[in-house]
Amino acid sequence: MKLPEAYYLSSDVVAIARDLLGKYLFTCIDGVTTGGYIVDTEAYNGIIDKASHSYGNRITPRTKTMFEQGGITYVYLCYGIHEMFNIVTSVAGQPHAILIRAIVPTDGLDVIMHRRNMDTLKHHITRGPGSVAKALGISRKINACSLQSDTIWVEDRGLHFDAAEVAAGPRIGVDYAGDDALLPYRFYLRGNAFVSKPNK
DNA sequence: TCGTCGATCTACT
DNA sequence: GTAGATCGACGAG
Repeated sequence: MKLPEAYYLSSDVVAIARDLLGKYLFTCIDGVTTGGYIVDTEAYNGIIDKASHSYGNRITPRTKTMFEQGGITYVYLCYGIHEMFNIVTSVAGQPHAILIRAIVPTDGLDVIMHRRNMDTLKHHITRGPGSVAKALGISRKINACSLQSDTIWVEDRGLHFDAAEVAAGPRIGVDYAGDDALLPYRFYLRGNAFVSKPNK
């Protein structure tokens, strides 16, 4: 059921970002399992991508996780507040990553609502990368964690969307990246209520 | 060492 | 619609 390590080793990070739509992401934190299926992703294409932290081969204590072999997590803090969850792909030395922007929650809904301080399931509960991480209990403690572990993993449950349901567009919040901000590296389900920002 | 800015979200007006 | 939260990385000095 878990996607095998080989799935993450491809050098085509954009293709993996597209393929991850409909895959199920789970975490098991403190013995509680929560998860759902992915409906919004963004690809970050290594050292030539101005929007990526690893642009220009920049290696810091924060970004070194991205330079490891694919199939692990990359979790970092943004705006001092939000934890962002990424999946690292490709081989060691090639810092590709995929940001998970939104999921449709399916498992552990009561725990997810509690983590998000909500008493009903509103659509924005897992909309946006900061919200996804918080809903699933993801923090920097599970940075560089293997996706073959029993803490966090991705499953294929046979859910599939055809081309008409999937949209591609420019990534969100990367205006500083110049031309690279225009690349169609974001993939999402057209019109899905859990998808953030423009979702048409 | 300091100041600026970021792969953002929420609460309030 | 927009201000505020709040910390790590980076460039200037």
